[in-house]
Amino acid sequence: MSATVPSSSITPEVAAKSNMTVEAWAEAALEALASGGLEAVAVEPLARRLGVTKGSFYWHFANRDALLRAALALWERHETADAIHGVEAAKDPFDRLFLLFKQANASHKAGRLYLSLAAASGDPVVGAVVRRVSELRLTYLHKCYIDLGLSEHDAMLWSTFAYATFIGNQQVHRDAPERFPTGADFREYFKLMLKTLVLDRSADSGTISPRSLEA
Amino acid sequence: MSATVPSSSITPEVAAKSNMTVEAWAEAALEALASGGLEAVAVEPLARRLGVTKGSFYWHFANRDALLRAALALWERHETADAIHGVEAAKDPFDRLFLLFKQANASHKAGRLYLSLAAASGDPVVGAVVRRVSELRLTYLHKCYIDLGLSEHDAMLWSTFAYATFIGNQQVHRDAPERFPTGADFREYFKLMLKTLVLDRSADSGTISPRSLEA
DNA sequence: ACCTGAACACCGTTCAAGT
DNA sequence: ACCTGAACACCGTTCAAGT
Repeated sequence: MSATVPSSSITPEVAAKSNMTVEAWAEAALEALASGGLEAVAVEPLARRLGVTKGSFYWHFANRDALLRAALALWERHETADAIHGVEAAKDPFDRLFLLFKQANASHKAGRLYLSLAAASGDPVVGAVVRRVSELRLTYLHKCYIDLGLSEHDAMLWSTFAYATFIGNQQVHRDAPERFPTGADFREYFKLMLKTLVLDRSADSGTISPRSLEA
Repeated sequence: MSATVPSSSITPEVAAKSNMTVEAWAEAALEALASGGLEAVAVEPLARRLGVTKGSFYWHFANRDALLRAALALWERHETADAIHGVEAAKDPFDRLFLLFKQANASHKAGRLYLSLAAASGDPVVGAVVRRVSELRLTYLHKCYIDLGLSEHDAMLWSTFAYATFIGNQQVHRDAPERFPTGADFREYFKLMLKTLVLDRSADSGTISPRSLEA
């Protein structure tokens, strides 16, 4: 509890005024990123929102880019952790793919953040992180298709197809919200994708029964 | 040829110094948009590049937003024209879908521009245009699936699936370039998508032969 | 009609000075 | 060690003045 308390403070209550930390700035930047995009990661507005001057910022960071880098590191940890979270627990390769599909279509906040960042992948700093996250996800998907019984080559084709569909769904959901299926339509849409991208694949290897379709 | 020549100019050559036009600014803005994203649409840098002062800009436009609006109008015309261009010439519904698929996977520059703009769809001005373009494309795709013989409902499901895949491909191509199939792999990937999203659908209606797969 | 030039506000960055 | 406050550069916007 006393981690950030200045050792020279006389009364304990003064410690409550707690100095800024790199983490606090990074989290604020990530929130700004999610709601307002890259350009919302602005030092002065963030400083105002946090109740300090921008001079304070430059004590913790070299510049705006360093703040971005810290926020991106946070995001990368989230994405790579979430992507594998719980999925590895399932031992059946079909179940793992099913969970990945569910996850990809569930979190619209995470999806928006990804799109915001992917959008700014022209920026070399952002681009590097986005590429790392994308490739990690594709690698994992590829592995799942291999476990399902596909050849290296077929797994490459279908994992790319599936991933493109995931990402595209988030985009369509954002850019044509009127047209994106909801409610019962969405459940049917989800089944259709699952059948096309997973069930009909496991049928190729002839070992998996289509039981999870009703979950 | 004398449209923008000041009537009071004494020597004809002076006209060559040609005043700025709304169109010239809009095209410059669109170029900046394609290469540097939304934030590259900046008045002062554009003015420098065009060899005028920013004061000139504010004669033609109320503000930066108006410039963006003009650039977006240009883009919208391109996208809606290109989307239908040549496709309507084909009378066979399968051929139309085939052409749309080919088109969607061909122009990476157009794809990048779309992603740049879709990225900035948090901005109300950009968002409105992106949504119009997205919904027009989905409406057209939907119509194609109807013509292929699908029910209204099935056409909704499959056109969404297909469009999500289009958009997602562009994103994967940009965000995981190492992983996106090229050459012979890409041709195979393309066939796989075409078979899944179109051929197997027309088989449902039982009227179309899979001849174009070898094109 | 169209453009320049000076002015002001806002944000990024620096740095000397405070505690 | 951490923060403030003033300074400067850059870009958006305005507007009086030029041609």
